[in-house]
Amino acid sequence: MTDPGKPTLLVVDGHSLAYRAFFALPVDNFTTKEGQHTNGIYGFLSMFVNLLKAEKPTHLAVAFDTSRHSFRTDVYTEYKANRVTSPPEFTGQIPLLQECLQAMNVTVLTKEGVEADDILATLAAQGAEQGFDVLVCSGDRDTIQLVTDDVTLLYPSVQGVSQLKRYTPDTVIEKYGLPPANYPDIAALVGETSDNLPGVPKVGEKTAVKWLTQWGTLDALIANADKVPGVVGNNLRDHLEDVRRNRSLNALLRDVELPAGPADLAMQPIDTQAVRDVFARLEFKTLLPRVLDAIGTGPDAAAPSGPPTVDAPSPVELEGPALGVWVAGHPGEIALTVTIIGGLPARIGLASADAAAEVAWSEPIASDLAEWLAGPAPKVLADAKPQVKALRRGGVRLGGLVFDPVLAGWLLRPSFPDKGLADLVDRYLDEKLPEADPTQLVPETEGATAGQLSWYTLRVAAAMRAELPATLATVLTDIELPTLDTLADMELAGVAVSHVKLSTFSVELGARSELIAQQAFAEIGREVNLGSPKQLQEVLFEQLELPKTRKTKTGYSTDAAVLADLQESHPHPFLNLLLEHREATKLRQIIESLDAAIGSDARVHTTYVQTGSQTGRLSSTDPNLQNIPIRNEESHRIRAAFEVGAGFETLLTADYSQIEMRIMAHLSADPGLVEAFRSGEDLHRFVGARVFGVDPADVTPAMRTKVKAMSYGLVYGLSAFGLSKQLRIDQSEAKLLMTEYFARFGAVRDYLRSSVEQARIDGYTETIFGRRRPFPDLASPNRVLRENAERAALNAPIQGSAADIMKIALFRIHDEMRAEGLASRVLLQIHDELLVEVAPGEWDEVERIVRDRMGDAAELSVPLDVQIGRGPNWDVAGH
DNA sequence: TTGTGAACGTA
DNA sequence: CGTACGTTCACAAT
Repeated sequence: MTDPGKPTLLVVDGHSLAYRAFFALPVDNFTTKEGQHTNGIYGFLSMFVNLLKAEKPTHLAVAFDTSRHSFRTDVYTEYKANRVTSPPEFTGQIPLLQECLQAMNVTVLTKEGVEADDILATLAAQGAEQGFDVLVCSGDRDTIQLVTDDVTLLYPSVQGVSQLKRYTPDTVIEKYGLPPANYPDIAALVGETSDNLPGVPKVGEKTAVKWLTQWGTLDALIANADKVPGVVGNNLRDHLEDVRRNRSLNALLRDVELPAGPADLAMQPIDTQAVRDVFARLEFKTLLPRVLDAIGTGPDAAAPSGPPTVDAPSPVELEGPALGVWVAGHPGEIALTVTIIGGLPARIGLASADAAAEVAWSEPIASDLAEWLAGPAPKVLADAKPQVKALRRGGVRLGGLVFDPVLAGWLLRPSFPDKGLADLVDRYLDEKLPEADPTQLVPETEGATAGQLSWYTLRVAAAMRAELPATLATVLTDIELPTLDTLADMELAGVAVSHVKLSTFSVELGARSELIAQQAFAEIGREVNLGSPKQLQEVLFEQLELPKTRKTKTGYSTDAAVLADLQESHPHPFLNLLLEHREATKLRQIIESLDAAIGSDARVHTTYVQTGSQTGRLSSTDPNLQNIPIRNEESHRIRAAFEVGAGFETLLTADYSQIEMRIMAHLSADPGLVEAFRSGEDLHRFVGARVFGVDPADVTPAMRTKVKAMSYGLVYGLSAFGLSKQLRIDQSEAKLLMTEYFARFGAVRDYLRSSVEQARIDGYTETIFGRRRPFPDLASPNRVLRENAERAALNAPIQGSAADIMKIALFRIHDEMRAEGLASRVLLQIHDELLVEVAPGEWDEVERIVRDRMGDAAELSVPLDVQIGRGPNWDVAGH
């Protein structure tokens, strides 16, 4: 056991242990949704955490090999040459493992030209010298030579990584009959097949130990080789060179120059936020508490993290006219926090760089407060939209919003948006936002007040602006902030939905689905839960003995595409009934939730999540109004329930036609595609004519369908396989279609290729307006992961540019209608469509604004075509 | 009670 | 083996 008085240095060979873990854990259970394998990482970390808990080291480092190349391969090219190259599924995990360790603030050491074990040997020697108890953890037997009274080896047993065997001088002597320092002599004689180092034939451990005991040292044995009797003696004499070479190669270096010595390796508290991020990415759910526990109990756990925290200034309470004085005394940017109770402002906290203030909200609002809020004085709010809405409900329209750290954080890292101020304080200031314990009715720890939150907001904003590239700052200022303001108005406005229409339809659908269910039960002679994929599998594949379909994680798929395929190959009435039942219940479900969302004002107010996508699109929740059905007959009745509200004249819908293909035409500058859009001809007819070499008038519906699928597929990175599946045609025919398509529109393919290549170089994609999306996986050795990233990277600039254009059009329409004093208002945005509520007498003006602002939102090399519809409800207004 | 996967709605 | 989302239900884990 280690001496409690001495510091303990633990040094670990990351490569060899992760490699063992890689083979010990089933890959199936350790693959992310994206396809990244994580078994080696998980296994290593799991063992590592146990090790830390058990050994409680005070100092710590993990070493990795840099490559297969080292000074040993320079000396002896055959060194380890027999090893199969590690599978790419493994090597791809190493950088991620190192990322985990860095997030855990564990020193990771690598050195060109030497192996991890040489680093271990050097640190072990230095550590012992400097009075540490040293623990070496490695899966390489050569490290046995490091064992001394001060150095203990922890070696994974054959059973698995979780079992570590302790090697002290005594255990080594017990096992090998010689002290640890002699182990390399034994190994040199016996040879090491795993390192491709042949030894003396017929000599095993027994003989080697006997010889070494007799002669004392390997040198003495070699010097007296002619005295060794028997066949093995002859073998020894024939292989002296091999033995010398083996001995020189299996000696670990103890004088590697390293950036850190043992004393520099004191355990550090972990970067919780960083660990959380990387674990989230790797989909490790149970590991975080274990890591926190293991490192949290370390001796340095109490050490302060990050720079010393400056206490937030105590806010002064302002009343009435005092606010004007305070604001005048603190020119420059002010951060603002509106606490909200029941949708209305309750308190307002303000902060400048060195002072904070708070003011209670009371009606009527003090005029200087209202004036300042509405005025152009620059303000910073974290997650501004709900606060802007509350103020608006309270009668104040906030002006001068210049920065929102939550939006900025999303622009920087769209894949992991920080949810709120607390996350941002953690990430960008490396401090903890004081938070009240939400589980306590009367919290023991005081949460930050509105004024203090503002103070943090201002500091976070300053830290983030330093990191925000100019292009993203422009996106924030010119697109996102104006959009935020518009979205606040749209959410407040809501959309009128007819409860009567919905509820009658719901009752109908309920009766219909019940009828269908009974028919379905009659077909199979029993009642099952048609909504349970598990029970359905039993019915389909066991009772009805239909052929097994596409595999899912939990069994076999029963989705609509599969059922349709089954119906074609093995017709059975149950299949169609099931599909009809699914359709009816799904529709009913949508209607029910929509109905439940109708507020006391007879309108539905969605919430747009501005940070809800990785491409720049909005998302919509509570309820999601961006996925209201439209494709089948019944769904028109749902859309018909979205009506023009009281006091308004009609609804207007406006949508961009083929905006993504137009962006493709613009970005690729493909002459054919550009001409297609400039000609004003129907796109798919035009493309079909080119691809099939016929007159536009002679393009058949089948031809049009094919090129349409192809065109849309392009934007998503479609393969010949996918195309053939969608069109239900031969894969060879799909391939031919693609060839023909690209023969006519080659610049499109060139653009798509070069755009992905550029992203591989830059590490991110960019939209026309400079919005970025990082793609680290484009460089991944994991093929599934890399190809997924390639398709997403291909799509991101196109979908993202479309989103940018729609946002610009949206807030310009909103702003212009307000500037013109119109009562009409935008209600919904559905990616490429807007729904506008038009006030009496304003149709012409509104139509002009919508058409113009959508049409000129971006200067592309092709026109932006806008389709407008009009009607008393969404179904009629849509087309 | 909470989390996850399958399924399915939209652009 | 086609991008981007959110919601619902059943089911398992807690």
